[in-house]
Amino acid sequence: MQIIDSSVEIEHSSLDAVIEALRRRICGGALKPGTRLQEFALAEEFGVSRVRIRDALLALQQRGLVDRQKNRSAVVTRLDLKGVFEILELRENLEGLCVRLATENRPPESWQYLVDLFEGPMVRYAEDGNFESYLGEVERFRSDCNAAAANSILDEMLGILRDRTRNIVDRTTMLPGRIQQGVKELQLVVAAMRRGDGAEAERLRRENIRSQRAFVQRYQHFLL
Amino acid sequence: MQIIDSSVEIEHSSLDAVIEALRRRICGGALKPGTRLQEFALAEEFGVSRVRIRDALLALQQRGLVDRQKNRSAVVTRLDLKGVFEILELRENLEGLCVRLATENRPPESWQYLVDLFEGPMVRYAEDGNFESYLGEVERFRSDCNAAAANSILDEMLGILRDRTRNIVDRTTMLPGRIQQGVKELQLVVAAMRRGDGAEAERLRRENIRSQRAFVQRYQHFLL
DNA sequence: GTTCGCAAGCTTGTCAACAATCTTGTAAAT
DNA sequence: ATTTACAAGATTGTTGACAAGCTTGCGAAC
Repeated sequence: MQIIDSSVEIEHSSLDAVIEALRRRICGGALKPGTRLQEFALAEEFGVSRVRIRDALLALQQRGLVDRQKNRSAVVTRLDLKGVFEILELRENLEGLCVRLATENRPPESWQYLVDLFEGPMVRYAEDGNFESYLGEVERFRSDCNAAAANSILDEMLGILRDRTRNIVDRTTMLPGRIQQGVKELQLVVAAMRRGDGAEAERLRRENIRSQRAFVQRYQHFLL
Repeated sequence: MQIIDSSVEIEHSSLDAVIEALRRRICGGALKPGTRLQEFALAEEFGVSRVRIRDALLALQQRGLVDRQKNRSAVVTRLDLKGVFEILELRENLEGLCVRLATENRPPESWQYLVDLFEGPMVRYAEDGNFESYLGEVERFRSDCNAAAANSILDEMLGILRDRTRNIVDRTTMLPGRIQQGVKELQLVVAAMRRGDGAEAERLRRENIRSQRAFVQRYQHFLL
């Protein structure tokens, strides 16, 4: 499945555009872990010089999305279970922090739309198995929380962490029972936000991530 | 003050070495915020080609240590108070997580050396105003905790966060009363670790970071 | 005295060719 | 049949030169 729109790939300021295009392909699953990324081929495809591709690969390496060794093609990073768990352990903390800050920074009424979303449309998405819409709305929820939390470094860090595990974590949605449980857990989170109870929202969001981790552990052979 | 040893700067595998050398200069305070980093000058100084320097600057940009704009020299990132607070907010969470994981992963007896360190030598360093030794030992404390926590991503993230504020945070040590209070707070943290009480160690470590933040706020005009 | 415009020089951005290294395929030896 | 050695091809690493874009300083106009 491809959550991220990859129709528009290249624009004007080319380095950032190349980085973004490759990032989307990797996170969206179009490029699977272990895939070799050859500079010349990518340069031709994107219509840019090899230097751009090299710079982009260096940037992606810094973000942990590709591995590079001297004189060898860059490859899409392959995560093992321990790596995924390490990242989820951090995400548990930081996503929790994020919803708490968001709750504290905005009046409770401003979260009503999330309550409506998770009580109405999201339930239907879960019933119908409409994974794409579900994931899209979850993404909006996260993005709105990040904005409300008003901590740009936190935003950046969460972005890096989610990118690294996007492949795997998005696919947990399709596991039996996961989407229903996810909706239920997030309903509790947004309810706490709507009450203005930041501490409780944090606790519930952390529980939500732990629940995700349990699914990853249980279905690791399918996911990795 | 220069905490980090910068005597050995360049070795064989040059890109990483250049990145590391520049990182040390920036974090150690040798290059102050706002300083222009000109590619050709750095290339000559390090005896490498300009491409290396460009790659290194790109990597440092990804880590948030330098800002770059098209056709303009890279400059060492200048942090404002809000930026420092955002980073300290994350560090509060992650350093707390780090000591909790460390405590949970090792038998309590293994932390005895830290109790001894903070009850003995560190008290003397505080009394004598021996900032370098104090900061060096704190660094060892953090490094040992990271190793015991056994989460490489956490280690990496904390590294990035600390790098960005190293200049400023290290200098808080010299503020009146800060070093004594720091020793006192960390004594409580390591005592909790020695008791095997991870949750309490986490709480105390977070309190320690919050205390640091209070000093930054109070002396912001001196520090920024 | 101040401001604006212009030109020279400096700095970064880009490219193409070449060198160093790895990979793959073939063939010979065991 | 398997393994090893070697050569040809493919891929990444490096360099130097050139183009594009800022910066600075000078001088003229007001």
